[in-house]
Amino acid sequence: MTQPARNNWQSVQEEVVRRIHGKVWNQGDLIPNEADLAQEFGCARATVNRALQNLADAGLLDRRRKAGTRVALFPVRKATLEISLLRKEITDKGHAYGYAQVSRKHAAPPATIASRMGLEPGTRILHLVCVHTADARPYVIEERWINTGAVPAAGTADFSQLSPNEWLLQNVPYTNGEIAFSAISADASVASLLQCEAGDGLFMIDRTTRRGDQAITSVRLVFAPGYQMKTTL
Amino acid sequence: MTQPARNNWQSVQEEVVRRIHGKVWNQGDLIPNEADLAQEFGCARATVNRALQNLADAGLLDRRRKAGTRVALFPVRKATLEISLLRKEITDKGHAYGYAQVSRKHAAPPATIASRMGLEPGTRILHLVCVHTADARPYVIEERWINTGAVPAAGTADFSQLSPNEWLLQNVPYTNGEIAFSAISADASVASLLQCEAGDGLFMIDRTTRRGDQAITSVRLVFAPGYQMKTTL
DNA sequence: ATTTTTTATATGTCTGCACATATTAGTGAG
DNA sequence: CTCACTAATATGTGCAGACATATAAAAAAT
Repeated sequence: MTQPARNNWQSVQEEVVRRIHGKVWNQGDLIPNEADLAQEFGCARATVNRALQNLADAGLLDRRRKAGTRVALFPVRKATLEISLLRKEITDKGHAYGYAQVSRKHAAPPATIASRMGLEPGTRILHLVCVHTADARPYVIEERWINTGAVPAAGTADFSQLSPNEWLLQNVPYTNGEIAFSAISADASVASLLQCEAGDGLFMIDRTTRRGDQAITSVRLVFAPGYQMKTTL
Repeated sequence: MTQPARNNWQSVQEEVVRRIHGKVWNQGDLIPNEADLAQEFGCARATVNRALQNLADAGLLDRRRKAGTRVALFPVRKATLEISLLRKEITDKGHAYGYAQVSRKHAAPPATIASRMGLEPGTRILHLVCVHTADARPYVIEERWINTGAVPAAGTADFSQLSPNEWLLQNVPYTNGEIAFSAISADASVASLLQCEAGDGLFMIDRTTRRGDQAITSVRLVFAPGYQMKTTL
């Protein structure tokens, strides 16, 4: 049986996946090295490298220099979520976007937030609460702390028209951060802002962004009931 | 001013990011083509290509053949979540893993699930409810429908010891699917299984997986209160 | 003026080669 | 036997060149 030439990285990848699914290579098994596979498939080693690297990224393979490539013991799948501008997310869904600032003050954040942002306890920074609406219905509450030590301009910026979400993206690009997804039960104040019932289960995102090791902002987004964040696998 | 040589793709990427953040190239701007950048940076075009492709993947650039590369209008950040085996997730956190099957029957799924799985209305398939525990405390409820038309072996498999989550991963690799994250309020039956209060806000994952265009399974995971799914940006 | 065809161009990717680098396995000194 | 050093090896990545492919823009045909 002669192999059809697999001379592009996608077909190499397909064949490798086929062999893993077909248990030709079992989980934990060492697979042939790049040079051998390249010869078998009739392509350059770089092509095999790209295919295998892609599969390692996807979590199906584990690779280590000198040790070789093996089929992952736990095939971890990765879902990528797009974190976009709220305005864009709402208009992309075909709804009319609206925005309102609820409160703005300078205050010391709670200890958990202060430590997450690497601030001295008691440091007073900017605190904002706003609501984004879709077709005039509340869509999400944005509760945000901005490190005015790192971003002095935010202290004087006007967030009554432009959301801090958008202002920060335009003015203070971040380099890294953390994000956490969870759920809470609506309390009275949240319920009144989102026009829902107290006790409703709400989807929530906590996000802290940094520029290097300096925290820029920490935000909690609490979404209206029924909100779903979807993606493909 | 002579440029230091940027002869690897990471440093090319860094420089490009620096120029975007520094507004040397503004959002929506067309940036120089790969050949020109390669000459400027003193490296091969393939190196620039890899850097730019990586940034396009990350959502910072938009690239189109012939049209060229431009700075994305909305710099969409992407968070990647690792979807791992529940057992692994729990033991990795240092807890003792436990598993119990709550119910098992054949039934016709609700219309939303049936259509999501592409089943004829009224088709009876396998339905399972199980609980995964961490240190003997309920961690998550797994409510699963398995398409026994596509996976006959599941109809006779024993899920009293091995969770369907794990059985499927070992026996029926999937190729694609959808996943949705949301929140619900605990009702009485969920509260009793998770040993929490009715009305608690709970984090929830709905996932449907396929092999080609044939649905294999659809699962709803309802997590105990306080559960967070974290990742970096 | 509108549609179709052609052409030019930027990205996409393959090849063959080279060298870098991490890491394992073997070697040898103590 | 143990530990430090060395060599071997698989992956990681760079380069120059070539061709493939999508598509925007220009040219030609209607």
